Amino acid sequence: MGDIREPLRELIECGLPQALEVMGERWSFMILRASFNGLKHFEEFLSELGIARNILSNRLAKLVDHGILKREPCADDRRKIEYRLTAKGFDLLPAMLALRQWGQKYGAELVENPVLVDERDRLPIGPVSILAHDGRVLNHEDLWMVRPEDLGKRSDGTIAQNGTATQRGDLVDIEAARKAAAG
Amino acid sequence: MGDIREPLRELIECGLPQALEVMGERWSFMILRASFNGLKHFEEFLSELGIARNILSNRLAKLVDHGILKREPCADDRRKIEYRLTAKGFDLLPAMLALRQWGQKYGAELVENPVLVDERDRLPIGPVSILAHDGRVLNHEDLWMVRPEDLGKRSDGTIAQNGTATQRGDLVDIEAARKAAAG
DNA sequence: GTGCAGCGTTTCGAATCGAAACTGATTGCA
DNA sequence: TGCAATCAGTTTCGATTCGAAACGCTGCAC
Repeated sequence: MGDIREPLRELIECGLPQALEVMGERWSFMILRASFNGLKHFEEFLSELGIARNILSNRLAKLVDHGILKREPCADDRRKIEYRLTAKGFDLLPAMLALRQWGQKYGAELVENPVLVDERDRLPIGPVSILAHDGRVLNHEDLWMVRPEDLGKRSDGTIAQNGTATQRGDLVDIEAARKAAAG
Repeated sequence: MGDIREPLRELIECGLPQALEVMGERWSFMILRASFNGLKHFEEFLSELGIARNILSNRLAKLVDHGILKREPCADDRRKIEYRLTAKGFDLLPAMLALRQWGQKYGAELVENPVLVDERDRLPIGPVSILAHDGRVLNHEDLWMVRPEDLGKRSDGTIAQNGTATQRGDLVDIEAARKAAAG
């Protein structure tokens, strides 16, 4: 992963601790998976997951607190509560799938049923991947860590142009990225 | 996510529980991140992470047990032990980055320093993404769950051809996938 | 009303976590 | 050689968390 080693050695501020605050707890990811599978009610999670009642209650509350699920009383039966994924919750899908694919790759070979497919051709999805800003698939040898002020500075001395278009139609504003990173 | 809801309702066997067995525990991901950053020694992890000594000892042992890190005595100083990522450990990079990017997107805006870039142009990487077998970026509306025997059956009635080439040069063997899934 | 479904809290023993002290091998140095 | 420091743990003990079971409360059905 390049010269990733030397430039740091001090704490890196990154999003991981933030993410783990909720999702690092036992059961959080399993509840999330159940949500992605369409489960919505307390007793459904309870019987599906085999989690203790009090823990489930606690976890659901935390997931709601963190805006990953939203809790709304059921219209037709006011005893029931619906726990639904928010946009923030849906955004955890890549993380969940990456974990799941990893577990599947190295775990005991297990029968996946049902199979997650691309809706267009109904063929199994590929691996969750790290993409460059222009959509190329990167692996860990392609990754590098640089100080924010060195963004875009290539080893050959040339500098990447501002306004680079990405595959997703975004523009990479290098100057903005530098400024943001510079604090 | 399509008709993902109805076909199941029973436990889905997937890789997630396997993955969470190790990586679901507190500190595992933080240790992994430190490993990606090049930390190798017990006392380095200890001072970098602020984890308790006994817990670190326990987590490192588990990560080694599960083949994510390998433990080898240092040649030049036999008091020291080196903990290094294995291939299996490196394969957790997409999961770790996905989590991290999620935390960053929704956490307090924090200064990322250093920044993870594509080595080729030294521009920040894009989001970790779910790809179709042919490399298209998928989001959750594009995902569907089907029974293994329905793999490749499109909603228009046509059937995907066997031997579909993917962007990564793999071939999708639909029949093999069906058989494997059928157990 | 009675009975039951759904969601959550309380209680209590077991497992885990965290801080600090302790061990034991190895190293650098006088 | 003697001695202090370093490194990687282990042990101990109080605090937190987990899990199973029992209990409580509200709303539905009859």
